[in-house]
Amino acid sequence: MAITIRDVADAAGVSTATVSRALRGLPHVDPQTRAKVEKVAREMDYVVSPSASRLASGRTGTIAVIAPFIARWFFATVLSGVESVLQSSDIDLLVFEVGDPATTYRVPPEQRLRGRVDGLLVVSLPSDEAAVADLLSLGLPVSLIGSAAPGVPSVSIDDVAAGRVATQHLINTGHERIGIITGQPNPTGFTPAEDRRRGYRTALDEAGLAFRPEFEGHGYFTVAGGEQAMTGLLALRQPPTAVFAASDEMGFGAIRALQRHGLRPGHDVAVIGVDGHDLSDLLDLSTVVQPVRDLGRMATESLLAQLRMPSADRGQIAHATNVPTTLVVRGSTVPSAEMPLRRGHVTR
Amino acid sequence: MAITIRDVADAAGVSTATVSRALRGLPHVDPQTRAKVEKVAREMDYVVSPSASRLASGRTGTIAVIAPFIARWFFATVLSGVESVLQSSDIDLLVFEVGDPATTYRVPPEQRLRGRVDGLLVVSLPSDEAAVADLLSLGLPVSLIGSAAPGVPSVSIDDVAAGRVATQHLINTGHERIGIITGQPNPTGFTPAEDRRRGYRTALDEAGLAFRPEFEGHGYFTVAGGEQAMTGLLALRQPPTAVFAASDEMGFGAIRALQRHGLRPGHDVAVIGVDGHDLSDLLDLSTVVQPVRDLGRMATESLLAQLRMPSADRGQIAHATNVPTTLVVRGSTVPSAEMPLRRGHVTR
DNA sequence: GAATAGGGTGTAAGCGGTTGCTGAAACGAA
DNA sequence: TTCGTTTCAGCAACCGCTTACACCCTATTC
Repeated sequence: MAITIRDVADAAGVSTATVSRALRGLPHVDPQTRAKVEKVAREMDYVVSPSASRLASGRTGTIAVIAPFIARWFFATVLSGVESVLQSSDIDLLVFEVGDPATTYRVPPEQRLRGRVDGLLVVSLPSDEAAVADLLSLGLPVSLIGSAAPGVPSVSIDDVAAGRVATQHLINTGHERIGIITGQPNPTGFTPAEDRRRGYRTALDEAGLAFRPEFEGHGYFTVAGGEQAMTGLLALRQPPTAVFAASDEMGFGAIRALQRHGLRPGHDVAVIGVDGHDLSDLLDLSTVVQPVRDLGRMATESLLAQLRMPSADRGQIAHATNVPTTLVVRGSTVPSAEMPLRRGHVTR
Repeated sequence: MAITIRDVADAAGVSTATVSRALRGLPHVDPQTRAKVEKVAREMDYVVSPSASRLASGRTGTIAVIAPFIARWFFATVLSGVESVLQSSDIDLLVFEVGDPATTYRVPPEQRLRGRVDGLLVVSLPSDEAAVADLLSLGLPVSLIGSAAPGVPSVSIDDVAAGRVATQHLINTGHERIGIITGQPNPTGFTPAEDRRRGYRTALDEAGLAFRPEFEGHGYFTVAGGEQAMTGLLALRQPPTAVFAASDEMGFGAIRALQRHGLRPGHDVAVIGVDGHDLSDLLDLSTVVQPVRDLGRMATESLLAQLRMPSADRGQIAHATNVPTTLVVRGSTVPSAEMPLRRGHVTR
């Protein structure tokens, strides 16, 4: 059926071994021979059989991305960053969606991974000893995105700092009753959530403001969750005047809740998020921007670097990279003094 | 190193052939033997080597999703639908991002696909003869998502109808000067864009309204593009009083443009989109909702069905499935009569 | 000019499964 | 009892490529 290396070898008048070497750019091949083989292979439209190559070499030329969700902005954007690096590397990308870190998350059964990939990119690994252990037990090179674990290379922002900066911004703009919308009630989710919360508390402490448990809502990192949490906060006898949402999507939900209560974000209640979601500009949400696409890119490059080095040396680069964030201030915390003038004029 | 089928065979006292059959649930294996083999395999923590299995059987147990973008809502959501079906089927998912249909899009080089996958899921195939031909030339089962092509199974909405419904809604709410924000200037993009535009024109025709070229803007299916297009429309001497955006994201951009001009969506200019984006509710954007996740799910199921049937029969199911859409009316076309009362009260 | 060092190529043994074919039992039916 | 039929299992030939090793031949080196 399909052309095999044998066909190419015969047509070029060399052995299959030489074809293999020539086509993969290995040394010890006469330039003329190589040229000849390449020409013949091209003419015959030969493509190496991946299965055969993998079986013989033991390398799969594939990496997997493991993420709780695919459809949410953060994860989709990370994925896109990963893909952008892989485009130029003839490595295949396998995708596994594993569900909520706090509930359904589990490292996909070994069986789905073993022998199938050369390396793993894990997005938002749950802050759970067992998960880390599971992962490392596969003995594959790993690179973490958006979270960190001791002894594993990772790329993420400093989430404590992000929480601190966001909260500090609220403090700086005159707020004292500052709420927080975080993920799960108990700290069994994933690290960024806990760290951002810690940053929030640190900022409060530094400003001499007390942490008030009733000012903490749980938005489960969704828009709907954020809306509910904000609604809960607004039901307090004395609601907070500002809220730090641990993600932009929860911030969006908070804004929605304010709208439904006839309150104006920024004017009546300040809201700030974390992420730099595509639509945060649209919704005029202040936020601590993290370079999500770059997170994916950098982690992928780190993983590819690991794959290139002899496995013995891999322990060396268990490096946790922190990328910087940017505070972007918008109307949800500092409303423009006036409505802009009506520049357009439309009659019906 | 790893456990092989030979190890299992020896431990169970049978041949490798029997192990292979037993573990894959093939017939002609004594139940007792099968049980024994399964037990031994489990105890030894045996996992079939995918490469070896693929080489020997010729099946890869992998399908690929080919999409212009990964990070955008529509595509990410489709992908998630695909994954949800695959979870229960031990088939691997490969992802290829190919860029804008109108510009960079190309079916990934055969070489990246040949021998690597058993089937293809193509999202938003460009409306370009060559692309279709390229695809089919691989001779693999294919299922299209969000677009259709003759002779290829596909799952999508009726885009003409979607455009018609959206535009009709604007007409029904009293508008006569109705603009459109579509993708590319020339119709070399992908089919849904052209079809939605056709639906728009049909609705205008049916209502006896003239199509005005100056009422057409190009938003390239992005928020920023939509904003720019709307800005352009607002700069007309007599701007439209309503706009049909061919996607929610462009609709968001339109809303943004209105806000920047101090105009209120729904009150001053009506906007309606297509998609049912997660955040359209938040932004109070009327839209024609398509069940995006289901699109992915259904196409995947169709592809799996093709994979299960003998290749000879595959021609039979070149069926173009149309899934229904829902018009969801929100404030961007029919504003609530009054601002809701301020139900909450917040003091600073 | 012999010894040594490589470069260039071929041979062939895997890599770890799958599967067509053969054969031995077991089971009925005649 | 004998002769099909089935059932169950094993043999062994691949699947298509990679790579250790052997070999030959041309340069160097002394």
